[in-house]
Amino acid sequence: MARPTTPLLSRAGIRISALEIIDRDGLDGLSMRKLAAALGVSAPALYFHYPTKEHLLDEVASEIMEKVDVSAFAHGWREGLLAWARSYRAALAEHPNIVPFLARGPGQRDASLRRADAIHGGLVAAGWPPREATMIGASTKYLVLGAAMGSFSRGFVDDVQVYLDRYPSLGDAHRLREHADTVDRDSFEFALTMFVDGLAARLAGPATAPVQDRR
Amino acid sequence: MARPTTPLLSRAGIRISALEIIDRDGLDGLSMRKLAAALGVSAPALYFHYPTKEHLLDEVASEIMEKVDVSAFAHGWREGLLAWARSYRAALAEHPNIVPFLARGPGQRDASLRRADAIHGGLVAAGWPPREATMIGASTKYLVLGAAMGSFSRGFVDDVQVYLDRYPSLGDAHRLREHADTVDRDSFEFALTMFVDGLAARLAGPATAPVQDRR
DNA sequence: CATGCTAACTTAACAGCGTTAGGCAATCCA
DNA sequence: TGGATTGCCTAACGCTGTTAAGTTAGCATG
Repeated sequence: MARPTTPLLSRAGIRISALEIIDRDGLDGLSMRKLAAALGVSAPALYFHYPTKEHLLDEVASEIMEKVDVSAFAHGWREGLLAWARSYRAALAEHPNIVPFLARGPGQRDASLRRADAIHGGLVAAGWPPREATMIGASTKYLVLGAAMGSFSRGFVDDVQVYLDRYPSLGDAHRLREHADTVDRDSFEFALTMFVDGLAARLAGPATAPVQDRR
Repeated sequence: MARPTTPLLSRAGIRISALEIIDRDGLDGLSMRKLAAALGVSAPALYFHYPTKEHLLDEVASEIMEKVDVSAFAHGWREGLLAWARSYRAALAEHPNIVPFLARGPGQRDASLRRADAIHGGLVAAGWPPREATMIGASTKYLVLGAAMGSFSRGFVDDVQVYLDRYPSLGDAHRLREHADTVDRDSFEFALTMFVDGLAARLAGPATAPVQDRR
């Protein structure tokens, strides 16, 4: 039983199984041996299909990022930015455990660059100076990733704790996680709205107004 | 040579050495064996001073977080928020490699809670409804963490790439990292300004105006 | 139809990881 | 002075990602 009649593995199947384990057991819960076992195969067999674990995770992450929508800039920068940010966050919220990996940087350069270009182009076409378009893109990414980290993490409970301290009526301990999720989701939407409002005011005002200086 | 006349290790010394390794070799570059070697000691010796690697990292992270300034709310919510966000980001930018660990959540519950409380209290005292104060705190954290992830990561170069594509005059390849840092720093300041501007407009306007609904 | 090449798996093994067990000498306290 | 505790040591466990070497199924070519 050296080589099976029909291949036991496929790249797609490996990716699916890997993502299942990540969703269930966390990013640290994924090991090549565990993944292989889930596929009914020995660990080194995986290396025939993916050169390293990193490459595998890159492709898993890329698949998730494919759900991000950067097409709405056709209906205006505001719509485009909101749709991008929300679909981005939604994609990460579906698989929060992979966020720490995803936050390390763009996996597939091509797809990532294409998205960044669509965003940048959409903003510039709407009248934003290129330099500010870059900063808007980066800022939005910060918000999405920061919020995704929050929703994934064991932490950020401190905020919720403060919240509960001040509203003891909500203090059902067993609903703390639920409240954390709500706070996270609402806070993201709040931050996004405040940010976009600030942008709109800036675009409406004098184009020369500089961002307040640091320090 | 079983027990030394003078102790070779101290908790503070271990933390310092650990942070040096993290700064130099990254978070994954820190192993208990390497840390022990740097201290001229065998790995298990560390476990006499710290019960686990996680506990050690918690204290290292807490030390970094102590530099965060939440005192400026005495001069107004805007000043307090800006000082908090900037000192927070500065603290993380000084040790970017520890950010992925820090993003997992608050290490020392006490100090973390105290900070969260100062922020929340400062905002409420300035007239923000408690629920919005919570969201402002969370939002700001998202921005800081997102920006810190960017400055730490190998990635986010996609944005810079787009930037460079549109400004070929800046295309000195060897200065790409430098530009990434600049974009990161400027984008953070930009996002913070836009966010605070949006907040100011909201506080000035009708207090009942809801955040635009999701979807 | 036989021969050889490549594909797709196997088991065994390596170096490194966090951590635990057990041993031993120096110091502290009764 | 004697026993407990402290602070180190070496050895080892089970885990990790990955490589090496062996085995056989399928395919392409003479």
